[in-house]
Amino acid sequence: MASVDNITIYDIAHEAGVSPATVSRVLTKKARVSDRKRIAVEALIQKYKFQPNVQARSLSDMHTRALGLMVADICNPYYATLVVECEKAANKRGYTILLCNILNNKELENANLEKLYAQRVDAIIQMGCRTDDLVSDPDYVTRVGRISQKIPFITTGKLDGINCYCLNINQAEAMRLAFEYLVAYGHREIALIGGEKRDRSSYQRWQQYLYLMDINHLPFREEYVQEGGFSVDDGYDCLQRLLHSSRLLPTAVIARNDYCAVGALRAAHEHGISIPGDLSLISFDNTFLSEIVTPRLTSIDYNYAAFGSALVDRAISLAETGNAPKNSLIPPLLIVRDSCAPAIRA
Amino acid sequence: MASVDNITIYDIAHEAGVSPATVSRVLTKKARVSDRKRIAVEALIQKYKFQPNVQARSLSDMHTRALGLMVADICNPYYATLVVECEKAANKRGYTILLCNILNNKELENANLEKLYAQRVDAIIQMGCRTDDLVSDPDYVTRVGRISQKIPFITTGKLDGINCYCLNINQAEAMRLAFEYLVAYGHREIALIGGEKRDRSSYQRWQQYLYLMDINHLPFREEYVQEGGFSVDDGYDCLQRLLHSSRLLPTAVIARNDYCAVGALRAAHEHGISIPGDLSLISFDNTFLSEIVTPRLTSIDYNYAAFGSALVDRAISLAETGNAPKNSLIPPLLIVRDSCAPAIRA
DNA sequence: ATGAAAGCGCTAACAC
DNA sequence: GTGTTAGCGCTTTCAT
Repeated sequence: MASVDNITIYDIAHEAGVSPATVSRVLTKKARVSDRKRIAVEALIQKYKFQPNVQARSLSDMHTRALGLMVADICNPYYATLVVECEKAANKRGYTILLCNILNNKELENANLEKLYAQRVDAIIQMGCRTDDLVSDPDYVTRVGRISQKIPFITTGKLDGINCYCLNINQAEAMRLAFEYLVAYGHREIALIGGEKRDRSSYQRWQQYLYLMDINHLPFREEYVQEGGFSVDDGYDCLQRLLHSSRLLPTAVIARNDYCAVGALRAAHEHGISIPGDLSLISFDNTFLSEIVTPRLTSIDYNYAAFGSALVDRAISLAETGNAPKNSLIPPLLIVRDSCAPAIRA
Repeated sequence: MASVDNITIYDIAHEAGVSPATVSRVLTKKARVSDRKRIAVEALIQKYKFQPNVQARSLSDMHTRALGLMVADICNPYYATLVVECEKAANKRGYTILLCNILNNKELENANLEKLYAQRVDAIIQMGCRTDDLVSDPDYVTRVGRISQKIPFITTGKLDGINCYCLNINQAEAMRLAFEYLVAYGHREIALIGGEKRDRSSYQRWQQYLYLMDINHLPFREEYVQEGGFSVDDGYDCLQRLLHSSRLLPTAVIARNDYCAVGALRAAHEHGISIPGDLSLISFDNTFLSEIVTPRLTSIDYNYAAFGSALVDRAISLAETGNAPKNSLIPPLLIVRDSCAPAIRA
């Protein structure tokens, strides 16, 4: 019952009447062992609930079976959800997660990178911060470049000119889903709020927005694009500016993320604008926020479980076999709730 | 510039003309080394940006400088905030965090416990799940009991009858802050929604609620206490039941947490009840949710930074020196926002 | 103060 | 198939 500790493969080997190497072989399953010995050893492993010392194993075979996760901020439900899915996927394959929050601090980002490297993780996965930049910070590229020669580096963003693996959300498709949904509802005055063009995904969505406006023959209006960050307050400010700056109000708004949408909700509320009655609102990320506000938000989802396990699977197969597809795209998904309605034609 | 890898203390020792033991001594600072040699070694460490192999070090000195964090669900902002603070505190002391989500799954909870033990973390900190039970699950007590004989176990809850360290929020004081704030506003009909009595902190708050009702000479009404979980939907359901079951509506509601309060907000909205105009609402945890809903929620905060670093400091001093205070209480704090108003006396 | 040497517990050649 | 042995890179007695 009580797992005796400080037991080693030598103890097991001794009691089973075999050599330590044989015990190691049944542990790693990397070589064939006769049934008789294997069964004897397995029985003792059971009996003592023996768990091989991971540090010793790592020291010997140069693999830690640990994955470093660098994440912008786990307090953001988007990252939290993704991290949980990564953890599940890693568990399933016997890997451990080392979590580091970057907290929007470049010093910390550098330090975390070095730390994970010093911990000899088998691969590093980064989501957010400097991997989200439209044009990569050369200093960070250098740092990651050096490390990625030693261990695989996977990101949900990208880093120009180095050997890293990118698993991106298909932002153009995400925007298309949102946009066409609104168009199908008859909207023609469609605004875009939040985000920054120096952020790659914001930029890509903005490009796609321009393109879609164009092919749908909708008139582009400068003031319909309100840049401004990623927070609730940013969303609020953006909608405020939009409402004050335009004579022809939009009938629909595409928010950068659920945070921004929540801020927009508040601004609309203060202006006595009903959503979706007077204004349709759609957002990205489909975090739990979109479920809990009133009205519930129609939002773009990414299938977090598939996203997380794709990241981890890639990291692990890179660590173990050295190859994996260099880049690929996660397909987004439209989740319809209550924040959009048909446009009211004047 | 480029950190050469696979460099060991032997390389440093060789180049510095000293023995590996001396290099180890300057690394650990656990023994005196002559200034001359120390400086020479430090220079080489700088030069090569040498980082000692953590696995080798752990194997040798039996310390991993890693802390295992078991958390109910990182997607919950309460836990996310706490985890980030733990991480900061751990970083500051050179420790690494191994994160495990329990996800309300006893199998997973058991597995995570074993996993962290197998990883030889120097201490385990658990927040949530079975450490939150009013009466501890004997099976889990046994499991943790076995492990806590080997490594320190710290929790934000408790576990009956075993050698573990508890750092709890002062729930009675938290409830008192909320309650007296409402009383000072003239409220006499005060309801309590969400939570479950099998949850220890819910139970403690409920006890305190009864006590405070009593000493304030407020009449207790059965239907003013609506138990019902911890989610947004639970909060919604609780307020619904309350509104339907009582002829004399309360003028104030104390919600189990921000989630429940958000649900209550929705229920109130649907009933055309204005908050705080018709009904005051106060909640616990002071997560970012209380900032982003309308109206902003008055909520009880716990000083997460102090909470997180207290947990980690305790874990580390337990791991390093073997002693720390067995139990202590985190003082709560009232954060006033817009969801409460003076009672309207009929 | 410092060096030599013996582990820490495992894996991976290498022989047989 | 299986055992022997040499590391993996560090810390820590134990001498000196």
